[in-house]
Amino acid sequence: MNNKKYKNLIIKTKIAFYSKIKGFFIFRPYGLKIWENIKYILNKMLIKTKHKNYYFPLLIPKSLFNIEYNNIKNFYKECAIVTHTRFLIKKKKLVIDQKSKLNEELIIRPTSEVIIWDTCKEWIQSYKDLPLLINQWVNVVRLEMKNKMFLRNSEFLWQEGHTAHKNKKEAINEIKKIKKIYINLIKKKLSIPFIYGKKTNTEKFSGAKFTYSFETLTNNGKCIQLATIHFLAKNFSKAFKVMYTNKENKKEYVWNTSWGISTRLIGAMIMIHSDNKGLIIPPKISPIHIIIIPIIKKKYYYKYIKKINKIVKKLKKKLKKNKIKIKYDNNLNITPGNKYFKYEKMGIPIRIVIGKKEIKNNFIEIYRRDKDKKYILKLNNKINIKIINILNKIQKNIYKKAKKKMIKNTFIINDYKIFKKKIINNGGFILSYWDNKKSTELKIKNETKATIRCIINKKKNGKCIYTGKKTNTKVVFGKSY
RNA sequence: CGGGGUGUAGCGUAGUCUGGUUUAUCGCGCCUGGUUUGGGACCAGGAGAUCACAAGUUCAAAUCUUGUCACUCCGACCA
Repeated sequence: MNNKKYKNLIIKTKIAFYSKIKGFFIFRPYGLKIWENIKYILNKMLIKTKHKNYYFPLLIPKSLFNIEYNNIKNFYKECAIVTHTRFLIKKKKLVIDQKSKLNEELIIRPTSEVIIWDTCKEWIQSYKDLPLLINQWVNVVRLEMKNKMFLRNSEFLWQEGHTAHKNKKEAINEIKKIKKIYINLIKKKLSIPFIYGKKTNTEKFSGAKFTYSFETLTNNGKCIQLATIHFLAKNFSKAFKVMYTNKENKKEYVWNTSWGISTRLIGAMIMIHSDNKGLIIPPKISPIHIIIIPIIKKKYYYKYIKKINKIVKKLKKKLKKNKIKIKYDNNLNITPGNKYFKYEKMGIPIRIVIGKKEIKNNFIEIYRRDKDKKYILKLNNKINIKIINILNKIQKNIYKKAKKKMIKNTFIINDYKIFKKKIINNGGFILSYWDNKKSTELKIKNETKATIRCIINKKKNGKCIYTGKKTNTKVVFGKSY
């Protein structure tokens, strides 16, 4: 899908809209509901693992960023900075009151590590206060040059988890836990296939000791980072003096992790699943699961409308228990065909059509968006089970289709000439070996624009794609979105 | 911030090169009334544009010149 198509689809299906400010977008109900569904699902999982939701302030004093240079290194070129508090009105126009200049500038959070650990150090005294499992659902601002709806917004909504642990082992366990949760969310709920691995030193979050990431591929062979998990080690606890007293009555620094997913997932979901007809939304996160469309000729209107309404009412009642959302579009001023196109574009997983034919034969016509095919279902007591089954099948099929595409665009290459050709012409994921040298990584980036998306394993031996040196580091290359 | 491109109704556009029958074209959408409804319905009527903004050239500017702004594509930055 090209950029124009992607953008048009988002605007036409009322997922989002432009705002007056470049890079800032408006979520419309349909788009926001998708985010809220993702949020609901993930939040539920995080409650089970005893993470607690917090809310830390939007504005962070500049000085806090100065404490941990490594943290701001990633963001200092893209900050929104608050410098004044007051306007004057001159000739009915607002003019900044220079007298209201703040002693210290405030930064709209690009991420919240510093304010969280600067605050939480006061809550951590004993080993009994650990682990501290913080999460927050907020917006962050990173003013970037180039924007793309959902994939690169200047303001985006996200979830940021920040945890403090007694020791390394506990922190590593936390990372494993979060990895499992993210896999569940991305694979099972969003139906997006991915590659998981460790970032190289050049690509990692600079405040972290290690960064792990989930990477996926779009139709046009470009990579999208879906989620990241950072092992911060003691970087932040040392900077902010977050310490606890252990059982032996000795002071120790805590071990930290941080991790997040953002509204970018929506962009990835759109990019990966959409087809010529429009969006395809996985049932687990779809705001509407079933759209019901009645078809009635005017002369038979009174004969059938009541029967159709009755069937709809029954279906709604039966499926309510399973949290299946049904929309009944009985606007008779719009022709059925028009509605088909509209809801197909919106990516609603199932469409049910009920008319004279269906009433007479006691069945319904059911359409699967993922397969673009119509089926007939008998109207009986088992209909709700059948529909739920179909929704589950759709969920799995969307993943299967996406995974097939990803595999088709994943190549194992050992020859740099072929590598170069492939990355420039096709893009995609390219599995190769790398000699662990920054200089090699940068040379490849300069020559092909491809970066190492992540390191996938360090077991088998091979030869570096660029230098030919022996190495055991197998990596995935790709071009970033 | 560097190099291209574009700005005409809610959206998409014609007209710009070569200034003048333009009361600014067409399609979609919107409003009113009616007829329709098994894959984007039809008929009739209607509303909606200081042609991005500003200045200049000219008898005359959507059209030419200059400036400003916005958007967009390609680079550098990036979840």
